[in-house]
Amino acid sequence: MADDEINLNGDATVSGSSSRKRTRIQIRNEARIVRAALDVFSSNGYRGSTVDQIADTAGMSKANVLYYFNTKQDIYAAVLARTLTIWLDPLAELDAEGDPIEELWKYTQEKLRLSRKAPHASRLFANEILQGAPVIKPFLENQLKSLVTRKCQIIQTWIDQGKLAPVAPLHLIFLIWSSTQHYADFAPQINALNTEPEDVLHEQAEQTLKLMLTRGLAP
Amino acid sequence: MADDEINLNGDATVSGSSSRKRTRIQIRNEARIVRAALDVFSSNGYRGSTVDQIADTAGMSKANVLYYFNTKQDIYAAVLARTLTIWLDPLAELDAEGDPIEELWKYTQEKLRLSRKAPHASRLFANEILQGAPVIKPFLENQLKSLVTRKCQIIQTWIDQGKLAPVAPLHLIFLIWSSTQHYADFAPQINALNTEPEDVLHEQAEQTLKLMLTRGLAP
DNA sequence: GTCTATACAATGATAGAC
DNA sequence: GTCTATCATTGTATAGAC
Repeated sequence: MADDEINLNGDATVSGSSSRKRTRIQIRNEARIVRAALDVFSSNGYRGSTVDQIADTAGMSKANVLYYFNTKQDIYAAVLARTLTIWLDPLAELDAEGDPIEELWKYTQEKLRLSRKAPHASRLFANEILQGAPVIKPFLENQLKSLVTRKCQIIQTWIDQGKLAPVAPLHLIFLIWSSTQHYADFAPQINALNTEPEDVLHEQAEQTLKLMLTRGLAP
Repeated sequence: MADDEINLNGDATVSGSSSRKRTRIQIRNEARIVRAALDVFSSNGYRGSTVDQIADTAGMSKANVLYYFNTKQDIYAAVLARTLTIWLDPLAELDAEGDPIEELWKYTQEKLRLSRKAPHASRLFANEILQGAPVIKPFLENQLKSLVTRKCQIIQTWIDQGKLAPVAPLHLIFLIWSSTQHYADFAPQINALNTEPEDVLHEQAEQTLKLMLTRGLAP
């Protein structure tokens, strides 16, 4: 397990304790498999994906893929673990010392940027959670819950200081998550309804979210 | 095909033209299968679901299920078609003559209510769209697009009349869809993070959305 | 480390008795 | 209309040659 990988069990294990030294070729091929698996799992979900598809996408044989990861489950867990980092990082940046509305808008903007830059990651989680979050439930209940609780306290403090409209902090976070991830998760629907060019679409999205957020949150 | 069912091809076909007369028992069993299929497909997606699971849930044998619907695809299409109606109706209610913010809030409230009352339907679509909307793409590009375009014009008129903040109408609709459906689609995540009782949770959701919408949209 | 071949289970769909 | 039995296919995983 790589050092920057998230522990899906929620336990406090020593990072890298069980992994032997890996050769360059191993590192390269595992990375290729994980990249391919992100592609496949994010569009088809866990059960809808086959090891064959992943192997094809990675340009390897099925048997070879299963040499690096013993089971399909293992591949899936690896992809989730490595992608969770991207998803978690921006919220951690929310700074209690900064200007409240500015901080929240910066966070929203970053999530919007991620939805555009890493839509696969977004869809991977959407799929996982839609199926009941069987693999990442421990992560949600431990690491994510702990982080979100801390950030909710910051937001609540801002509200108590009269710097922010009296929203429910947790639901404000849900609103930011949903409205930004929507652009990745529901892309086919958005493309069916939108007539503007790509860049205009995203400009309008950003402008509308900014307007709604800044006005809605003003004390 | 039932009369209140949505045509997934987007063509203008004569309703019921190809269906023979159905006996009571047929109607009852088809309904049972569709209800069971909604359960199964919405939690596992199309490929993740098996005809066996559907048969079990419906309390029938697999062979008997496949007597009523020849293929798994047919079951899926039937469930989607019957559920789309629920999803479409509320937007159609948006009234150009009413008070803009009140109308938009009523619509949001109705969507929130649906997310709570019919979370399966929400997840069924989320799954379908995540996989690229293979079945309902024609519907999105025709019926839905036509409806959304009309409603966007109403919203734009409101803005032009100075009754509403200058948002991009399409993106306002996306915001309403995403923030309300989130409570159905991401339920496992919400349950992992929320500590309040069910009814408090939904009260807070409604209160926060109302505050953000009404303040955000005020001209 | 990588490939071919294959075992074994799950699943969609059909045939035919009742 | 409903059931049991069965087939064909696909998909996960392993064995063993190279």
